[in-house]
Amino acid sequence: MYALADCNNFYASCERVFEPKLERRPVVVLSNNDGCIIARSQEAKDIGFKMGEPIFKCQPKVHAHRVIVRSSNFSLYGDMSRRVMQTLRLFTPDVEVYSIDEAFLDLSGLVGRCTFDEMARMRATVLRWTGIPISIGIGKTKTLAKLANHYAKKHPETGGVAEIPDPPETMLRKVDVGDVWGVGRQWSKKLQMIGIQTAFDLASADETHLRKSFNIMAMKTAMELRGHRFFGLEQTPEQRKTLLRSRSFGSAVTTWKDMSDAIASHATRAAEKLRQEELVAKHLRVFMHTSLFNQFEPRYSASDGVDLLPPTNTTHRIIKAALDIARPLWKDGFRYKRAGVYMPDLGKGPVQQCLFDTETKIENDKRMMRVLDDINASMGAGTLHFAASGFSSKWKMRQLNRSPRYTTRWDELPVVTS
DNA sequence: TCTGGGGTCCTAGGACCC
DNA sequence: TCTGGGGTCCTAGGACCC
Repeated sequence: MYALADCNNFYASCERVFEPKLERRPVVVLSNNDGCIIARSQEAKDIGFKMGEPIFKCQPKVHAHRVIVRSSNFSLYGDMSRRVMQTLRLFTPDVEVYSIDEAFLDLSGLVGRCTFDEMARMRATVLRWTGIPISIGIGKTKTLAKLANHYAKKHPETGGVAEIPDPPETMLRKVDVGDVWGVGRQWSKKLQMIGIQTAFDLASADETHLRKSFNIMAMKTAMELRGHRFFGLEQTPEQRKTLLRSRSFGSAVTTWKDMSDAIASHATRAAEKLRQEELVAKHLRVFMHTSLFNQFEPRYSASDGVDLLPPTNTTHRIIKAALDIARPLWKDGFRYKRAGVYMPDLGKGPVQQCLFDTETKIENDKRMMRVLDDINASMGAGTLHFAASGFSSKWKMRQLNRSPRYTTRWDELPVVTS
């Protein structure tokens, strides 16, 4: 059996742990730049706030219901996630961390014990130790565990833990096909047109037809609903294949200086990530564009790329390549809203060297990056940085309502007053 | 005034090989 | 009149996930 443990309204729950007065109040958490709603407490969902809704469009609702609005605080959420995952691992070592707020568990190690009771105990432990409420779904396949989890969330009478019954028909009939893991908006529409409304319908559908009309994934999803296992537990993360670093600007960028600062910063962060994962980039793309939404301003979007020869993770090489790409893309007179760097082709291990790079030069680069990373690790990110990324924060994120980073900064620890 | 930031996989079509 | 039968690799676009 598999279990899926999923934190309820995770970001909103994290905010509540350290600010109990938010209990029973509607809470929404915003995306970077305080743009869209990316998490909602149950109360906020009940009022009708939608996932992904731009906050400026629902200000009246915010005021009317005295909604608590928070900027995102990923330092806090990341650390709380680590604590939840650690707690799960006490119950079985076979844990796949699937996202910041979800984990799959392989329960085959629990032989002899009642899986349902054990999962109920796990849920209570996570709540007591971290303050985060979770829901747990149990099923023979990952897709079924996901479905049971969805059911547990929708039906409070389950107490937050649900298991696929045997036979599964009753539960599968109660779940819309669009709520099945792997079925998104487009497929959901298409499936309903051919009469497939519920998870049960999908499980009963003809697999060769699904294969033909959709693709192999749709077929596997249907088979998983029937109890055929296609997706296993993946505990060692696969080597990443692409890397993207980008941000919308806090306020529109109108000068090349601000743009080049931003692109150099993204290049720096991408290079750091590469070194962390011992990867090198073979190709680098840079893009920039104006607002996708504003109808009344001139629009512009541009991108270009180069092969990196030799493939590299050295910050100054990547900054230089990125700025060389970006300079010809830049056009005066636009209000830029976003820029970033993209590395679509990553590699590991020995790389083809360039004929004209000497061994010493490469060794020197490596040593320099090691010193840079060591200093930034011990004294704080960004302590040492390249001048190309500048000193202004004009283009940086807007975050007006971020809570303290309670668990990761000595100077932001929670304070208890009587 | 104001709309996030990442990832994965699959398929079709074109370019190329013999 | 009339033009084979295999392959591979790459890319773009579209679906999906959080």
